[in-house]
Amino acid sequence: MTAAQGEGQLKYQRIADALKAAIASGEYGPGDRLPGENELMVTYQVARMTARQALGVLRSEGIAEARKGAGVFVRTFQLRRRRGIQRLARDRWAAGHSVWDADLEAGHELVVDSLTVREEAVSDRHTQTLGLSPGSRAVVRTRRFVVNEKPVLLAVSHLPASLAAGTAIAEEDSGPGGIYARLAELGHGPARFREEIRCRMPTTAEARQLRLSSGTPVVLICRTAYTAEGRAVEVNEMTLDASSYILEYDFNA
Amino acid sequence: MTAAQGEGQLKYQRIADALKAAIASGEYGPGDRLPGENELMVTYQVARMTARQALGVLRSEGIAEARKGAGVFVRTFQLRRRRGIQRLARDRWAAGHSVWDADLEAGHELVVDSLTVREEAVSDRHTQTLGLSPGSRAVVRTRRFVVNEKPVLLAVSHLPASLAAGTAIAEEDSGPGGIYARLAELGHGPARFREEIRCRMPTTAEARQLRLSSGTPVVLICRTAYTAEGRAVEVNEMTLDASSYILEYDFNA
DNA sequence: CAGTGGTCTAGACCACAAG
DNA sequence: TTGTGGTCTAGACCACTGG
Repeated sequence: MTAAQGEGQLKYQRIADALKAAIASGEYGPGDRLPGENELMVTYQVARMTARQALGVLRSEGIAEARKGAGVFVRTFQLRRRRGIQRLARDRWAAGHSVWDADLEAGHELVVDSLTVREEAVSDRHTQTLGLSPGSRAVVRTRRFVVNEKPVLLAVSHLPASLAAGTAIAEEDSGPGGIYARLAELGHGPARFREEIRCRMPTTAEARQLRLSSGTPVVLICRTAYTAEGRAVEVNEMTLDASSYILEYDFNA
Repeated sequence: MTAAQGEGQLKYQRIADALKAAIASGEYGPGDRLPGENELMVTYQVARMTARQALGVLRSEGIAEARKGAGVFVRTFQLRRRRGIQRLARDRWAAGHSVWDADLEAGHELVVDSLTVREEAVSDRHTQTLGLSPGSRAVVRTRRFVVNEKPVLLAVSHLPASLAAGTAIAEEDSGPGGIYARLAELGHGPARFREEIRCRMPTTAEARQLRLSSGTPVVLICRTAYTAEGRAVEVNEMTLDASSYILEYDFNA
């Protein structure tokens, strides 16, 4: 016998299933160390690459994560709730609260880790949504948010330079209530939002920036802010660690 | 030399990057066949497992998909837009329209593939959200939706048996406007909804039911319907092929 | 230091798909 | 029938982690 298990069960799949069952039964809890490659080789009498492939199943399903030199561990999840609609209520930012305060949770504060503001030519993808002419410029605010040192979210916000350049929006500290409060002061306060949500596996760059362990997808939220007149004044593209977030939308029938 | 690339670049990573670059440059378009394991072995002078690992990177990122006996191909995506809020407007189901009609797109119709209705003891997870006492029963409607033969969505809906048993809700065909119209006729029409969205890699069962290629996450939407009095009358748990969907939420500031 | 996972090689047989 | 990817073996050196 080499391949072809006859039993209709692949070796690595059998091992993976056994490990999953042991986790489901509580034999291994979050953070616990699983049997390593060497141990699986002995107990199941398989080659290294087979034991490895079994553990690979758990990793690619996001159930386990490997730490080099240490072992393979059951992953721990700490979900963060993001209230999609309440967080953007006019009352909030008009009163000087940050939109991000809605994500506050005791002991797990959301903190800006890095922030850059620059002005650049608007990308093709945004010219249409922002209703700009090609070649015009945009103010771009890039931020990374961390919780307990762990990065969980990247946000890149685009605004027409014709609106934002020279205002507090183009400053690192955009002031109380953030850019929405500033836009309102300029007579372009957002009245309506659209959030588009997609989900996929991360690029290697995203995995690095968010320090994602393999088997963790990213959630992409693209939010467009519109004035009451229907003009798009901001496009905010966010990239979230999917294992850190649960998104919530409340609305009426 | 065996491992340890000196160059700071792993072999498989170098190959994977080259393939990604070729795809990004348009050299390989959606549906095109990529160089296979054998070809990579020759052009990069590596062992089979190394070429394989390189292709594994693209697969796990959802960029490519392998077809046994045929080759490795650049994946094609066909996104479907799901309007989270408009689809549930009372006007719609009160007028006899199905909630799912909102997902209509020319030539890519959403069709129910399989449907079962059963009554069972309510699961622990739902007793609280539905405000039921432990041990009480629920009507459970399970459906699978396909687009052009391809399954894209699983939906499992739970309703208190005390409300739904013996009504059209417990029938396979719940009638015009669906279960929300029926609930309204019973004096428990939904007035408010909450959708919770999570994203993760699929279980093997989910991957099989949705025929997911590896590197494709699933989106979990858990929708709870509340009456005007605040009573939860339905919990609907949906599992979506993430590569088939873009979720949209429109709302006011 | 011993043990871990990460990478790599050089073979092998199999099931499947396409020409 | 030929070539493909899927699985498997039995070795190897490396970087990293932990005690």
